[in-house]
Amino acid sequence: FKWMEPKKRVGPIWGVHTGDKFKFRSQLKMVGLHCQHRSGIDYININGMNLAISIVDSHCYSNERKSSDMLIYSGHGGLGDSGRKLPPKDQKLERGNLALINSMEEHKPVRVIRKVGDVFVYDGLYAVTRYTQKRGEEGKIVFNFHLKREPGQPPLF
Amino acid sequence: FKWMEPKKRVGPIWGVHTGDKFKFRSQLKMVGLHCQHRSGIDYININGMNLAISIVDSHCYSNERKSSDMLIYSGHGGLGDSGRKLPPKDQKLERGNLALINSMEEHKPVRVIRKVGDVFVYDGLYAVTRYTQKRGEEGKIVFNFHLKREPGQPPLF
DNA sequence: TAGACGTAGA
DNA sequence: TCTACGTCTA
Repeated sequence: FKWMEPKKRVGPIWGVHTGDKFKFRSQLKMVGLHCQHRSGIDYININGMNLAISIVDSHCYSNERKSSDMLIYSGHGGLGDSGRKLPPKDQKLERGNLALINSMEEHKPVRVIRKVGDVFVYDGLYAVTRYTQKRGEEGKIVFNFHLKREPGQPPLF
Repeated sequence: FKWMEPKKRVGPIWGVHTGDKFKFRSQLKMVGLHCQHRSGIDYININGMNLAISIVDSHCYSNERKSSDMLIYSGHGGLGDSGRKLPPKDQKLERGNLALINSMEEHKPVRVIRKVGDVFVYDGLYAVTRYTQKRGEEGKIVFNFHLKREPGQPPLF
């Protein structure tokens, strides 16, 4: 009951194409698209620096879809678990949030998986262009990462 | 990615023996031992009455092990989720708790799975002999179900 | 829609 | 140990 773990890597995954659909997060991990069991931001450590490699957009935070190739993704932290019944907290510049900033500064692509209905769809490679910090509805700090879909990939719509 | 669902049933499961070990809750479901993803009490509806069919004892509540064939199992409810950070509440006589009482009154056996270390061990069939209601450490109502292992089953120790 | 004795990674 | 954009059943 233990399979070969795919090696985490930056960029495209061999054999996975934009538009490919997955029913469970565990399948994303199996093929190496996104190796976090529940967390929305996956990253690897390269030479002591954490680089984001993939994000899952399940619309659990208040992410916005500006246009077909722009995505605003909220950082993690601050929600609590399982239906956000815990008091909200400030998000912090740590772990996945920090890794996304590093990916931006190093100009490294991030794989994007979006939850559409009840399936996860691979949306291709994006670049983190900038991030903003503001206060959410409850007055807590929320980071918004702006991602732009890299050109030359098959459109999803 | 969808397998044949085993039919829920009362009593022993064909091919599963006391002492059989399982690593994940999902495996308990696959073989039909315990079909709840996370909940500790599984039950079926027979003629409008819910009957408990299996419990998983993960020692997350304060269950006591009186002797090798006696088990005290706390009812469900009242803890909150994921590390009990929510305020405790009274347990209620509903769902699984009610089903355990019905199993007692109908003299139906309940399968017991215990978490030992990091594996789940099938412990065999038990009878619910009685239940008590008291107030736990936080002053909230907790049900304790007393279960007695049915004789004639291979000892685990 | 909410509850539930889970899981794996950091 | 704690977190975490899950997943299932009722």
